[in-house]
Amino acid sequence: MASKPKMHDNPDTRPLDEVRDDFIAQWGAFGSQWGINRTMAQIHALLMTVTDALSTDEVMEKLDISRGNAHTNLKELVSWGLVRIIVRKGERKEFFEAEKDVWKIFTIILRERQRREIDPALQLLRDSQEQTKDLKGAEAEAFRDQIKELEQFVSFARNVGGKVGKLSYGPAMKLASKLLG
Amino acid sequence: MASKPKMHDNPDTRPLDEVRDDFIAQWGAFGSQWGINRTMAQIHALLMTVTDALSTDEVMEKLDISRGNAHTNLKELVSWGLVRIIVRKGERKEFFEAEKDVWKIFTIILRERQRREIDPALQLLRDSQEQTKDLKGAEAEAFRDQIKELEQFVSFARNVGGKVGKLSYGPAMKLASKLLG
DNA sequence: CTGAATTTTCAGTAATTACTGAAAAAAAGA
DNA sequence: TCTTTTTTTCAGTAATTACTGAAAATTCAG
Repeated sequence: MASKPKMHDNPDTRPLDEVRDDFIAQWGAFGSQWGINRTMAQIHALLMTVTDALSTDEVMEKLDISRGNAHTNLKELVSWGLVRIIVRKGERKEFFEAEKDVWKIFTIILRERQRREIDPALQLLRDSQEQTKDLKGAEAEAFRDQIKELEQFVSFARNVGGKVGKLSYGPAMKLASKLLG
Repeated sequence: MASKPKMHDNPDTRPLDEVRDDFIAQWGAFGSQWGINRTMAQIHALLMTVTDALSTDEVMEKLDISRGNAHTNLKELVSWGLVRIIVRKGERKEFFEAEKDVWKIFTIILRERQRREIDPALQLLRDSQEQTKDLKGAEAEAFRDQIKELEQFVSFARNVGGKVGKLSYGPAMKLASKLLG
């Protein structure tokens, strides 16, 4: 009984599954800070760092979550376009595979957040301007001006994001290097 | 009894406070989608669209929230740098005023999210690489490669964001117009 | 068709996050 | 100092969001 049992010897490296589990757990925590469901972020982290496509049952088992939870979040990832459904010949059940190309992941998230969140926000800003356009007085004018500034900025940023989201990796890097250079 | 009582006549415009209240409510909803506390986003929306600085009691009253809630979220906004404390001579209590310049708001949020969220995520990616650096086998290599790709991209994006966050409005627009042109 | 495999839904519950209100602490004038 | 005003904290509770597990629906081979 000289020492506690060890699963590995090198002091700097740990077994892959341990590191992956930690990575998944923490990535999930970051996800929730960004308004993304924790489990969805965890499933994404799992599928991104695994070589082959996984079935719902495998995801349930690896993350120790229920079928309903696994199912809902897998389908949500598919609806974002971050995960594909794989059908294997001779197999009846579906397998799930994450998009692994980092630039593609980025542009997908950019486009989806624009569509789901920025566009409705822009609509709100435009409606708020419209509904106050005839109001007089300093308070009303200050309100309208501030909303207008917000709308102009968000709209502009949306355009920039739209262009960036359409670039492929090479041209995007070329552009960015101008900025950084 | 020919018609319901009306608070205003123009069919296209509504009283300022009504529009502002709707704006605040919906801006709060957008906030929570982005991982920002609803009340914090609402207070920010209120202070951004008002001409003068407000006291805690005024914020409580306008948003119909408790003192504790108002206090906590006002201080959180101050810690982000999005709201300043104003001391009026002869007045004992504090007043709160939002930064109104949209470009400044943007760069503050950019910097703070980088510091609070991106930097820790980068640390996780680096640690995960470090902890698997000596592992052999296809699974381990795939994991390490994917994490490395993620780390490189996030790190690069962090640099781009860092540069952008340091620009002032004019140069930033000049740069962006190149992109859009 | 029948029945087994698989996916989907969702009512009930658990976990998390946010808020209240009152009490304690701090600040500042008298 | 004491008193009043204002800020801060936080235990308890409310509201929200996420998850489970089982039942229903769907799919598909035979």
